[in-house]
Amino acid sequence: MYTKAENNQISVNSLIHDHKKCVTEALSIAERLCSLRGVQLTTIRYQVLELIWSSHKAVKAYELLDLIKPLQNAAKPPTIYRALDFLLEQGLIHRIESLNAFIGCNCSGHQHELLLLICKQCYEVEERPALKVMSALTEEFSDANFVTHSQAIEAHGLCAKCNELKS
Amino acid sequence: MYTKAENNQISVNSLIHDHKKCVTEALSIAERLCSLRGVQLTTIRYQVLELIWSSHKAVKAYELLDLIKPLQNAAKPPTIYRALDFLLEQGLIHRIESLNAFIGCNCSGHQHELLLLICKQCYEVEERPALKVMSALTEEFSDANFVTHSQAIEAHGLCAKCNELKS
DNA sequence: ATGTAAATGTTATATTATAACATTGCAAAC
DNA sequence: GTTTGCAATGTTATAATATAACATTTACAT
Ligand SMILES: [Zn+2]
Ligand SMILES: [Zn+2]
Ligand SMILES: [Zn+2]
Ligand SMILES: [Zn+2]
Repeated sequence: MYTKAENNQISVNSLIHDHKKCVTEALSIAERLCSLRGVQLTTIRYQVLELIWSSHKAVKAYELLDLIKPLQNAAKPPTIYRALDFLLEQGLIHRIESLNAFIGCNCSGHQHELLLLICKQCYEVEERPALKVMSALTEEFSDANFVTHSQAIEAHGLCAKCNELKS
Repeated sequence: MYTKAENNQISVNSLIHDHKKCVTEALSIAERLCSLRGVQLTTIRYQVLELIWSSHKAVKAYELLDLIKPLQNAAKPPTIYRALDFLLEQGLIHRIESLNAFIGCNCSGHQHELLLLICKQCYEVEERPALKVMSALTEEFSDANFVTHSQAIEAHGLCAKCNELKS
C-alpha cells in the first residue's frame, strides 16, 4: 500500500497475527476518540497514524517523512513533527525515547502506565500493562517522595521470536 | 573551579549534602576500577567524568564540550562522545535516554539494575536500586518470553524538594 | 629503538528537532 | 453572504545531537 522502508530486520509478529485488524481497530478508535474529544484527526494526522501502524516496529520521524511524501508532496519535517505531537497528546502513539522513534498505542484512551518491551533486533515493541511492576514503582516513588504520573517504562532486549531464531 | 553552565533551575540536593565527597569518591572509585580492569582513565576521560560529577543534574554532551574547552583547546564533538562512550562502557556514568544527557553512576562496578528518578524541574537524577520493581520486571520479562539484562529504568516527575517548594 | 594498538586530532556530514513567519481553509458571529 | 478569528498547514531556515572517516600522536610491550 505504502512504500515501505527497506530493512533487514526479521519481523515475526507480523506473520502470526491478523495485523489488518490491528490497523483498522486502531484507526477507528482514533477517529471515535478524536470526535468525542472535539479535536480534528485531519488527513495528514490520519495518514501518519496509519503509517505508524503499518507494523509493530518503532518508526522514526524522517522515515515517516519519506513515507508520507508520495501522499503529501509538501511534507517537510514540521509536517511530521506536528502530526506526531498531536498523536502523542491524544495518546494515540508512544514515543520510544531510547530510539527516537514512535509506535502506535494499542490501549488509546485509557489512562495507562505501561511497560514497553523493545526488541533490539527487530525493533518490534510490545506494550504490556505490567501491573505488578507499576504498583512496585508507585511504592518506590512514594518511598522516595517523588511525584509523578502515568509512566511509560522502556526495556530493551530480545523478543520471544528473535530469541528463538537465534538458538 | 570550572565554568559552570548558567541555568535557572533550583538545585537543592547540592545544598543538603557534602557533594565534594560524592565527587572525590566517584573519581577515586573510577581510578581504582580502571586500573583493576587494565583500561586507561586518561586525562580527557577523567576531566569529563569530573565535569559530569560537578552536580547531580543530567548534563548534555555539548554542555560538556563547552565546559571542557578551557581545559582542552582541541576539544570537538568526538572528543566528548568518545569519552562518554568509554565512561558508559565502564559503567561509570548513565545515559538518560529521555533527555539525551548523562549523569555519574554512584554504584560503579556493581552489576546493577536500577531506577532513575529524573526531576523534570531541576534535572537532578536520583539512582535507586528499587529491588521490588526490578524483581517484578524480571517476572514480567519471563512472562513475555523477553530476554534482557541490566535495565536502567527512567521515571520522570518532581523530586521531593521541587515538590515541596511548589506547595 | 621499534612495532603495534589505543587514543586523540581534524574535517566533514548525518540525524533529529524546532523557530519563526506566511498562507490557507473553515466555521461562528454578524 | 461577508467578516473575523483560529486552527492547520506551508515554507524557510537553523538548532541540537551524533557519527564517519581518516590523519596523527601516544603509550607501552617486545
Ligand atoms: Zn498487529
Ligand atoms: Zn525481535
Ligand atoms: Zn553529591
Ligand atoms: Zn527537582
